[in-house]
Amino acid sequence: MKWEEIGGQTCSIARALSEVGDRWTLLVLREAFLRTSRFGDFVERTGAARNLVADRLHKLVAADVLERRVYQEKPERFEYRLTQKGRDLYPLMMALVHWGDRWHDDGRGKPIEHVHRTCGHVMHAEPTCSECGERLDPRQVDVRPGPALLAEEG
Amino acid sequence: MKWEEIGGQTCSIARALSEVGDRWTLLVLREAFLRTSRFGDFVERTGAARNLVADRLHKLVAADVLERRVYQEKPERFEYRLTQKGRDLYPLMMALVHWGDRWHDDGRGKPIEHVHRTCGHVMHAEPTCSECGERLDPRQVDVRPGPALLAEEG
DNA sequence: TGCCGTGAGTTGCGAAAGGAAACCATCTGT
DNA sequence: ACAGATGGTTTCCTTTCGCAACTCACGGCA
Repeated sequence: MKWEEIGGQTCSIARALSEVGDRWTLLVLREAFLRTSRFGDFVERTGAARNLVADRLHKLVAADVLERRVYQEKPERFEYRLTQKGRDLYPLMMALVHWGDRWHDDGRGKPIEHVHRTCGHVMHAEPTCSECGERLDPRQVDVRPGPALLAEEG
Repeated sequence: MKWEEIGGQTCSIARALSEVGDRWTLLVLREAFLRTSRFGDFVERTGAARNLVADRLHKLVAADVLERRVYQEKPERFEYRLTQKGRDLYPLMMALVHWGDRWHDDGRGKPIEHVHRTCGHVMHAEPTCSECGERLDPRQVDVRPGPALLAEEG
């Protein structure tokens, strides 16, 4: 099976991965969240080849995760900004950071820290139940087919 | 820059991606969270080629995200199970699902639903501050260099 | 007027990774 | 003896990477 077909599955993870499940794509998004906006900066800070950065930026724009805007005419210069769809990847990024912090600590502590301005503490993202607010324990969560899967089977 | 070098960056996202940032790897992990444990099932349910599944499973075992156990002798049969490190990817998976649900709905609703047994509702993961419990708003979070980055620069 | 520098890409080519199918090995059931 | 299940490995071909070089449009400047 090829990657173009993956997005066609009735599975939100597969669909999400078909748009942002690529290694360079995720590094580009890391930079976007750190306010990088210009082509050259993406190349420099991700370490990816220029053609790959160009390709990933264009795909992200096509997917409406980033938008490309002119920030200067003559000569035309562009910037790439997160859209709402892109900003919604924040929980994903925070989850990646936290997992990396926890399992890839080389003994020197965290590479970066997140400070919650509201409470003033160094924090990480803690997933909770959207309905009752309790901290999520995977063992307390049942998975069952949703409308889309049921429609498909029946 | 090659992918092997990425993990060496002083960046938790880069380090995380070096282990689980691959497309097939993430689909394999999706299955692991859905209790898939056998080689043939991974092949069938991810749709990946057998050689790729074999490669990804071995890498995940080497990274201590999965463990390979004999569940039957004569003939020897193996199962792949999430380790604690693997189970800790739960927030990442929930973030992927939720993003996919929100932005890739084809009008037929969610492919799968998560039910919180504790409160009985269909839910999704909501990231909150680990310190004060408030719902996370990216604009309320400051990013600053952590110990590892400071040690590197100074 | 020519020349340099900057930003944003595009092109070309050898090397690495991916994808499909065939093949192998071990054991069980009939 | 032979088919079927399980868990891979090998082979071969195509696609994608990774790197360097090149283009293009302009602005400054001497």
